[in-house]
Amino acid sequence: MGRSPCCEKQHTNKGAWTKEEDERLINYIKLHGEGCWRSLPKAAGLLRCGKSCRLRWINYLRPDLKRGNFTGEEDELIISLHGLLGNKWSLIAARLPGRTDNEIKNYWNTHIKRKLYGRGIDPQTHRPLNSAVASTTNTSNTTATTKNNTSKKTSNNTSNSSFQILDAQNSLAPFVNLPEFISNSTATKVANSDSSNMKVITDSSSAEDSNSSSGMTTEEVYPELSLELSIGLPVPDHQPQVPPLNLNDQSKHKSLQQIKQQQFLWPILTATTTVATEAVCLCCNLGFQNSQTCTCNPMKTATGIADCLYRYYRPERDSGISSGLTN
DNA sequence: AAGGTACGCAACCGCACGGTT
DNA sequence: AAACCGTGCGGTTGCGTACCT
Repeated sequence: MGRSPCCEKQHTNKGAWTKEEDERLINYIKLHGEGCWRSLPKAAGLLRCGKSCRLRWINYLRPDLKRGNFTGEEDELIISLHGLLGNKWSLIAARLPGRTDNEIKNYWNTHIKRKLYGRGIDPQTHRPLNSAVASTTNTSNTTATTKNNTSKKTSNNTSNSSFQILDAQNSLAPFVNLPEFISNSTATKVANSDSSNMKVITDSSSAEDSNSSSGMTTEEVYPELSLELSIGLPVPDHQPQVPPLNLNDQSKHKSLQQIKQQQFLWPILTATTTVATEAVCLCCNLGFQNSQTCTCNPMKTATGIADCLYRYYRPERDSGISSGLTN
């Protein structure tokens, strides 16, 4: 048995919103607040479905939205967060005040993808387009897209983008593997003892699969590897406190999974968004400082995160955590 | 000037998830 | 346990417009 439709479609308007509809929606939410989207249209006198009202409010009418072009800083932040999170637009948007997931998603598809291609970086994998590693480990997920086929009618199949350990010199991606509850697919870390040759095998075409016929697991094939999926970040004395896991805080319909994600991601996201007064290179802290992987040179880029993921922390700001993650 | 094409963005759709009945 | 509800998310589409020939 399927779900009942969210509204009676034959009685609802579709398409662009009129000024009058906008005003009705704004006035209603001003008076009654957000929520109960299903009943809102009727109560507000709108011939729209609740989802449409919610989307219009969140993406366009909300007063706290930032208008105008994305700044270069925002660009770099989006790129680095995408490297961490993949197409988790809502999580990315949570780190960019005033920006919506839809806006960021559109901006990614129309601007940043092109920008990364211009840098010779595959926007899906954050790897160099002509990377030999990419060609040997994962070609299925790398869609060579040109300006002519960037966004429209292109199924980019990115929801399964994996988190990878990459060569820091050639990538914007971080040195972390996120657990499976964040990515829909597993990222099997394949790093040998010489971290300069760190590789990662991703997706279903990974070593796990290629070895499955022989009945061997990746651990058996690469016994020297640690398959621990998460890497604990170095903890400075003034480590910002992870916002408490408040299981009662589901008033905004935040799922337990989302809260768990936020808990896990907190140090990582903090690392990518705080302005540096102190920089700790993750490579160094992970013991890679003597390898080519570590290109440690804090502040070498505008954001300090383009060449290597540094853990930036600003005590005066981060000691009293207040973030979109905690809303 | 006109027609075709590409682009950008707002909006829609289907699905997943957690909660409730 | 199953059905249903409410909401949020990511992918996709449609349309207005800028650009090109």
